[in-house]
Amino acid sequence: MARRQLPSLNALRAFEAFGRHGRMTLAADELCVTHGAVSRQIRQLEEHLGVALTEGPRTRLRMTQAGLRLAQALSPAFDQIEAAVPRPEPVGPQPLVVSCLPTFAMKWLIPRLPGFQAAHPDIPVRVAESNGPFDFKGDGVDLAIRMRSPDTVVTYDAVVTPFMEHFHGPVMAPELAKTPMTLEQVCALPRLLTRTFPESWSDWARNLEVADLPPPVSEQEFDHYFYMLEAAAAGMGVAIGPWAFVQRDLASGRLVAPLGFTPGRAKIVAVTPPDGATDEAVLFRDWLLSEGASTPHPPEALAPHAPDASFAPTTRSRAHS
Amino acid sequence: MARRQLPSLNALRAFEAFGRHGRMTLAADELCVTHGAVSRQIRQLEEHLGVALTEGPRTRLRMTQAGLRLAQALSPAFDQIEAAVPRPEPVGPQPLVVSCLPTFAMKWLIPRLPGFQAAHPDIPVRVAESNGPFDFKGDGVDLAIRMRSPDTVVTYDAVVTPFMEHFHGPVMAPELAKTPMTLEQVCALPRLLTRTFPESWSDWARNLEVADLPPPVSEQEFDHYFYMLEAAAAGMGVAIGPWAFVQRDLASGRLVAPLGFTPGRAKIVAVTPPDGATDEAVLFRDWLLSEGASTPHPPEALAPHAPDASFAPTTRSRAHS
DNA sequence: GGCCTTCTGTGAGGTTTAATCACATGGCCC
DNA sequence: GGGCCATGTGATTAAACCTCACAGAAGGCC
Repeated sequence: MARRQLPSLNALRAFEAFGRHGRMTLAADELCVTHGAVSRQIRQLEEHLGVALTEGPRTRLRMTQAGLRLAQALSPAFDQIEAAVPRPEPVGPQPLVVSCLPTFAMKWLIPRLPGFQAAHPDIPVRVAESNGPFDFKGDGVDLAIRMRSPDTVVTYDAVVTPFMEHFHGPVMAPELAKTPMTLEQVCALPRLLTRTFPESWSDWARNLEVADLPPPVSEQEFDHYFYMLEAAAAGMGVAIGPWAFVQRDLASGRLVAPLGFTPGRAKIVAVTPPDGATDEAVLFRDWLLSEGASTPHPPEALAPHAPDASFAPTTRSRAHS
Repeated sequence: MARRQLPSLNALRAFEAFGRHGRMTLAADELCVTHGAVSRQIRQLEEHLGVALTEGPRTRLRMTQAGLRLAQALSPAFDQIEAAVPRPEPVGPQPLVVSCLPTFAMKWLIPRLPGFQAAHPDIPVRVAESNGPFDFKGDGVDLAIRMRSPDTVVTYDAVVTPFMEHFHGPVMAPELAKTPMTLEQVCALPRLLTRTFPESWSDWARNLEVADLPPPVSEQEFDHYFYMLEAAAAGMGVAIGPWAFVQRDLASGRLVAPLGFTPGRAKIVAVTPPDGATDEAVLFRDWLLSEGASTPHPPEALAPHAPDASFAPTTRSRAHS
């Protein structure tokens, strides 16, 4: 009597990685296999289920709605498995633990990490992906990277160091866009949100001349930035995409940004413990500052809008407890 | 850059099945493979992790604490995956959907299901395992099986049909038991609970002469009956085990019940919608009633309650060891 | 004690599954 | 239209996995 009748778990894992990355090549990279292997796995999975999970031309593949739904459900399940597996005690120096938003890790941090490791080969780094709160002591986090808008209510005591501005703007599938496109036309489309940063639309609207955005025709919320962006690529609506996250999709044409990008009021910040960071964490924070400064800006952002940017180095924020 | 570095997912699945069943043979059965395959997978997993997941002689294998922790974390993850996978539209008659506690399904319902299907070959049955609330309309549940104690507060409108008494009593690993064993000695051991039926201890105590149990030295709560029972088998404490669930473990000697079993105040009930059950659900309920009536009772329960009677797998207990 | 039952461990061998490599295909962009 | 980029695919190779059959170990039974 078979209680569980599941498709190949490896195929599901391959599809989940594809879902996060949006491209088979990147998923293959993550899984340390060739793109062909991922292609076969996903194909086999679709056949097994009898459901199309991907669609579109193969140079610009997108997930179907069924695929997006599946991938979104698989991600936390695999996260849970990963967290459950006991890891062998690490030998050698204790790694520097950096807590980070999953999408920021995938699209910004991990690609740059080799640079840090080249500069500091003696400091191993472990990236712990997490959306939620972190605990310096309990989880052993040495430094956390988060988005923080100026009006975020601070509920913890910590040293907060903004290290990068971010630029964001409405992004969507090319099919939905017009050229040129007005603000009204953008607002007439369904809006996509992330649970981790739901204020993105209002944050973005603050930089516009208009006072308030019209209410959206519809809204859909996602657990992760990357799934929101995949939904946008699939033509499900418009998302406010941080430029750093969508840069590659813009270059390849999977997404377009007809209104360009403006500086977000939120900053990307490094958070270290109130009672002093470790030496390694300080080095890492310094590296983040220099990487943040050298991350290129989107072309549009250089032009008209003048940010009232107060880009202070390090401020100390305290809170009543 | 490998983001996820996991052991073989198939090995994890095999171990999870072993965790639920407590025996490799049964896990192999569920996975439709031979016991040798499961044995290899688990061995390979232990080697990969460098952690012992099982211990004890091979005729009486138990999980280690690390194994129990892992299995408990894996089960919901695989449940989530299973729920996420889109199932092909069933062709033919719509199956009768029976919502059921996972352990009850594993240990009682599924082994008897072939009997129902032999009697009604035209009624396909799908068992949906769930601890929580169910929704006749939303989840398409036709009939639910639950435990219900007389003082359960009824928060829904439904037809409730008790179809089986249950007998329960403290069970533990043979190493913890004494022969004979007093109530005091049992109460001096750590107590194990299930989240789904935390009142089991007080429910059981109601049948005793004594008014109240002494407070436990320690308590540990589990999400599922089967993990609680595995913890009991591993010697972690004493659980109140429904006789139907532990029958096989008693026979094989993995567990012993030194105080025997008494009728539980809670009954096992079938729940059908308030506005009339389907014909198939009525047939199924009738079948449950007859199966419930013919399910044998534990030997001691037939006799007038004798609290210091000892129940061992066979008539004799271990006199000399 | 000696026999029997039950369950897991394992060697050898076969089958299925999945990966690689190299190349084909099809959009898109300039 | 040619170059570029990502995916699809055929053939081959490699690995993973399963089965079968038997061995070993523990405990019950008489």
